[in-house]
Amino acid sequence: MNEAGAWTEERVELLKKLWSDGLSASQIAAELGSVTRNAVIGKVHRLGLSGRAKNPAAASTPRTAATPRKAPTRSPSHPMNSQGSQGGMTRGANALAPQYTAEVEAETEQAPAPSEDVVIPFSERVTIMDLREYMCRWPMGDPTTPEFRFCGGRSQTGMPYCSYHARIAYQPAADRRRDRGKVARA
DNA sequence: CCCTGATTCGC
DNA sequence: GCGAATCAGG
Repeated sequence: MNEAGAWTEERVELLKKLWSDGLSASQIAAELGSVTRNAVIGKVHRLGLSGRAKNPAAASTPRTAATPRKAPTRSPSHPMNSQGSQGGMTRGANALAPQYTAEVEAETEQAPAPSEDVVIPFSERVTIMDLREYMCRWPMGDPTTPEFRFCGGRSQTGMPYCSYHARIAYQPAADRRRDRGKVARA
């Protein structure tokens, strides 16, 4: 019945629901399945949404007016070879544990032992020397021991911690599951 | 390094 | 109308 790739009423409603629910475009796209995050965003804008939790009166990002958007004439012959270093799409939080429930929310505050090594399948533990700006700085073990390490996961910009630890550090009571096993599209 | 939404433009 | 490509910010 429903053709993938076509915005049916159900799709649009789900889109609106998820969008208003606070889910990001990529998450919604992953949930919808056959669409990319760009498609979701595009549809959202087209529907007249966007802004989601933003005030219509408050132009947070005055991209318009202040930015003529630039007219690069867009060269259609750009193969986009800027991602050769990636070697693969590591999309999604590799450090994210698929399920972490109740325990974290019941924690309320950081225990004397910030975290257990067992809670995360981490192998990326790094010392302060290996710590990079984009790496999660979550204390692991006792700082008194020479084996003190940091999480080292990829942190959101501005966030000293990775997505996982960020949610632990804060307690937004938002249990949003991350990306599904989205199929790799051509 | 990553991901986020916003916008533009070809189809 | 749709979505990839691109930009800009975090």
